Amino acid sequence: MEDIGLLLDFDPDGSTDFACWGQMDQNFHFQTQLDSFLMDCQAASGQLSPWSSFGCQSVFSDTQLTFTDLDVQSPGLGACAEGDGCSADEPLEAAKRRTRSLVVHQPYKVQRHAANIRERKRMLSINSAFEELRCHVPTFPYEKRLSKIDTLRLAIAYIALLREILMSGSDPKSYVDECMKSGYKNQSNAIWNTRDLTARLSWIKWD
DNA sequence: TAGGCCATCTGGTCCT
DNA sequence: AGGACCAGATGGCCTA
Repeated sequence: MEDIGLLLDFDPDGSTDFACWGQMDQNFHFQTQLDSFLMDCQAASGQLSPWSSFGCQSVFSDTQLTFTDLDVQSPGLGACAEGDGCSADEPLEAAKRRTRSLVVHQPYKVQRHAANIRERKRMLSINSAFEELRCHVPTFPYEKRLSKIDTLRLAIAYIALLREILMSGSDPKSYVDECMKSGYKNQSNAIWNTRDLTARLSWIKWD
């Protein structure tokens, strides 16, 4: 291996981006080695997300990308997939054409990997928003973690109930108590109905 | 073991 | 052009 560059970007939210560049030695199993490197870093610092070296992207121009060997050796990058025509006795010219083809397609792969990283970050931000929302919907103390869809549905029902309380102008606790006694007051199509909510709200300490 | 939930990858579309 | 957003596909994990 020679002239390999690796750039790590440790974000405050615990996620990590990284970029790599340079000439790969034929015997350099980049995917495996970078994976183990990241695992070591994670074990050492606890900072890295468990993302694999799929996040590898070049910071140099396309012409400097020489990931051909990496593609062949790294299952994760899938350049030599089944039925792709790879064979040990492949004619030299065919192999050269294949190599050229791989190099031509590298910019797409690099962009695709960068897009994957952005997508993972986007999903992480969505998930953190879900976590925040979970903290604001009433749940039983013993209730297991709400799924995303249940969190959304419960939040919708919760907002509807809060609106009802506001519209009624009555004391929130007595309104909830009344809901508990009288049963289903708001029979909407919502999965989470008033009884679900009021039962949960009964756990809340009203000041 | 089937079903639910989730993370991830991917390609398409929209937006800046 | 590049990034954000979205939805479909896929595979892993967990639970009843």
